[in-house]
Amino acid sequence: MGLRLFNTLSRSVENFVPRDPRGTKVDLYCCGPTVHNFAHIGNFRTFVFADLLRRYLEFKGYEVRHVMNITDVEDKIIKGVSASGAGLTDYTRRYEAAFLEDFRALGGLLPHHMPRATEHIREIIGLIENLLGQELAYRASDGSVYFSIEKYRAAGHRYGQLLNLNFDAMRVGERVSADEYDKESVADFALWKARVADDGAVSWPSPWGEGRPGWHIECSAMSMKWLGTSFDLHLGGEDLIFPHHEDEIAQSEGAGLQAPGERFVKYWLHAAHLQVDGKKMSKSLGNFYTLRDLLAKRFTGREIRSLLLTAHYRAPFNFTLENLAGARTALGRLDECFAKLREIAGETKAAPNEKVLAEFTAAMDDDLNVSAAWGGIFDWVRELNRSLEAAKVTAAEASAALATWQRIDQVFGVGQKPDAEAPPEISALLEKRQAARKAKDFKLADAIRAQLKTAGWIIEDTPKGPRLKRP
RNA sequence: GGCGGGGUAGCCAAGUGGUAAGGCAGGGCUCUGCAAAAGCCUUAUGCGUCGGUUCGAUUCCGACCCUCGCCUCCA
Repeated sequence: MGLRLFNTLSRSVENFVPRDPRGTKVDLYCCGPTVHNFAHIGNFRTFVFADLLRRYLEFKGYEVRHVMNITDVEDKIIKGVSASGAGLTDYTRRYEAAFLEDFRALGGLLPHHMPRATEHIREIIGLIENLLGQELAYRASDGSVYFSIEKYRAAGHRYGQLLNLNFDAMRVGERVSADEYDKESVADFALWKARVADDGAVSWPSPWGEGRPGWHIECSAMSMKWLGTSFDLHLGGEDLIFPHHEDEIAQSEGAGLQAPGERFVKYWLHAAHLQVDGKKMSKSLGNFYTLRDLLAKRFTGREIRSLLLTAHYRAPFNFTLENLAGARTALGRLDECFAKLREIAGETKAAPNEKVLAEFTAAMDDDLNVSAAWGGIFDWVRELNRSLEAAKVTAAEASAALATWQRIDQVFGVGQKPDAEAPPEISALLEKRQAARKAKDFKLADAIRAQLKTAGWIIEDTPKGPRLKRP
């Protein structure tokens, strides 16, 4: 069985068949961050999901082209820029760098291309000109350009591919901002926003006057530039389904650049929101954790990543520090097991355990069922631990298990805990304690253990002698 | 109001028309000078509620309840 994924277009799980006639190349676009602040881990859930899919596709042998845009011009950014007095680029690059640093800490593989909106103004203007030429867009008196949903539909397109839209029942217009009074219809959306005084220096020349791109158009322009006018996978958070992705489809298919019979995107995938105490984690509710908050609480990127990878991407997931601590313990079990196996394996090489990999693949093929995959892994680890306990593991078996984990971790990307080298003074204390134990001076031995614990090291006495661990 | 997800143990979370994976936490035991780690055992007659179909439903159907989200700022 091959990979199956839930496509928002059909609202059902479909067989994944790449557009590539040879079936090897896969193009993946994920709507990236708006760099106006530090991203919170709810934001990162989506990016970790995209990373997981990219890694799994690579695991399956596909050649993946992964593009994630950086939205570096937008209302909140402009507010931030004028508040900070910095230039647009100075302002956004700082948060972009922070984002990439955080993403790396979470074990994310960098996308192959990370186009910035401000560096694609020409492509954006070109696309808007195309839409104006087809009369799917219109100029407002203030110099803004809007997309006309009515004309788009009149041209035979369907608006509402990703969700059922009931135009009569929509509470449309409740939050129409004052600068959009010039729209022909409240449902229309901005392709180009004419410059207003509050924009400060943030504007670009265009055939319609100074201004800046609307939000949706940048993703259409950049995805089509880097992946072509039709591509396989487009990902994002579930809140982007409407209007962002619906509008992307409208612009991109309205522009009519696709080959006959081809769509803009074949598979749309959306990640559910992270929740905190049962509520959506969001900046506006203030109930969010940034990665930095969690690192400050001494959690690690791999622990956070592994927690994000315990739940299916389409299910809401309640984020708690308690569960994060649980993820740490669970990873610790894996670390322990593999550390023991490494001691046994030595330099022996062996091929991975195909049965374990087959089970893993079956779970992941099923719309990235990570929970089932982890279930299989922990069953396997229990078996390994039993064999280890009985001292029945050969070097070849240990090596095979390690090779298996290496393959799996190519997808999960939680890695292995780096071996901590104890500094000389710590080793000296350890030896002192061993001497005390030999002399049956357990009071002194326990005192030294307590001292080491304060210094951040935990002692485990094993038949082979004591081992030092960092908690 | 419209639309779309969810409701499975203390906390997370898979799954199936035939009697509930896995993780964390908790309890017992083994091992240990004591710990730690690891292992074994243990923790849901129950899968939101009520009906229906069926030999049998947590799984299918219907109604309802609760909850989260989207409805033009949003991962």
